[in-house]
Amino acid sequence: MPAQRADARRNYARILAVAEEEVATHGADASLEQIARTAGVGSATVRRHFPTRHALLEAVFRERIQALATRAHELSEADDIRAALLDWLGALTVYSATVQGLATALLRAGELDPDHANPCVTPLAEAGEPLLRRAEQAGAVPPGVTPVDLVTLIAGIALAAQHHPDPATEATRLLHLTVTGISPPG
Amino acid sequence: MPAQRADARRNYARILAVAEEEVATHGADASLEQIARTAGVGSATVRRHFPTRHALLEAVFRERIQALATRAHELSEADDIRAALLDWLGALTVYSATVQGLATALLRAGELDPDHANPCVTPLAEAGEPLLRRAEQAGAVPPGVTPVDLVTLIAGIALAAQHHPDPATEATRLLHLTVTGISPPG
DNA sequence: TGCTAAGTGGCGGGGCCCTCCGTATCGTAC
DNA sequence: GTACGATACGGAGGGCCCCGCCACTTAGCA
Repeated sequence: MPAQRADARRNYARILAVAEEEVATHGADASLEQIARTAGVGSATVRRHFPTRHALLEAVFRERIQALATRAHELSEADDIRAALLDWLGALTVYSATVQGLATALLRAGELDPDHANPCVTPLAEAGEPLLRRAEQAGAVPPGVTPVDLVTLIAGIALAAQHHPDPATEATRLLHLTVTGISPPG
Repeated sequence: MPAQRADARRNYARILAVAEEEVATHGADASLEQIARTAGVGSATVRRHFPTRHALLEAVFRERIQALATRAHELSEADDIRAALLDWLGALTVYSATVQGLATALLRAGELDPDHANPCVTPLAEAGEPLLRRAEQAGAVPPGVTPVDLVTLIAGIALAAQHHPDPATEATRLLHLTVTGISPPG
């Protein structure tokens, strides 16, 4: 017996497809009602499949987050570990700044369920961990930095660049600034 | 003749006072209707005095922004210009992370009136300019950094730290990271 | 004290989010 | 092929919010 009925699965897919477009257009604040309307289902059905807005966003971004995680794993074995880390951070930045709503999803942690970790950040942080650790061991990164720090920081940068006419390049500029440091000591 | 009638001025003050509390509690998304209700005026009156939400936020934060600007002017004549800059950035960070809605107000530029500069950022950027310029001349800051960059970056950091249990210290930590650099060259 | 324009606020329209509950549909067992 | 039970659906209704309109009140000048 299927865990889900066939029509439920179909609706899930329809809703997700519509949500992707809608989020791409209107960002993380896209109207759930509008998504339901376009998908031709009742708004209750949307809420049934995605109990919270964040759950929907997570599903929408899952593939892209997975892609970034894969990238991190590949890069973690590169020769030049610093270049690899910067490469990954750059990709993360461009994604966050380009894909509407991603940065918001990364930051808006489980605001009301604080015990439950943000399911968008976690895979990224875990994937980036080896990369960061190797960089740290190579002395390319100051000690005490966590993967979550990096993801959080970059999401913040992306959000800050959101309003800019060209978010991706603006975010990349700001990233470059924080990589080299605003005012490195000594 | 007064540019405004006395009662209008009174209402303005009442609304602003209520808005300060309401924004302090609920952040930048505070309900304008709720503010109107608490202030004992119609919602139309709120909109008349503050045509946009951003206008209201600007008024709410004006004094604090002014204080930060003053601080920047004082610090711009300090002996240790790097310490002075970092001092200011730290203060800016703590404010942005602590005062509910400030970071949002700093980032949400004139989203619909792109020609008009963000009236929250501008005074800060102008005030920070001499400070930053001196720091740059002293070699404490890489060239090409603008005051707006700094304010934007810090607002982003504050927003990123928003969800954290202790936003101020988390934001300060992240600031420290971007000041020293994630992975400074050389 | 009257007049005029500045100022007010209630009302209605449009949305959105969320929940409840009667109903339709799927998948199975017969 | 049919009948049944669990699963899933979606419309209706309540609550809240933003926004614009327009008849009414009131402050301040003559």
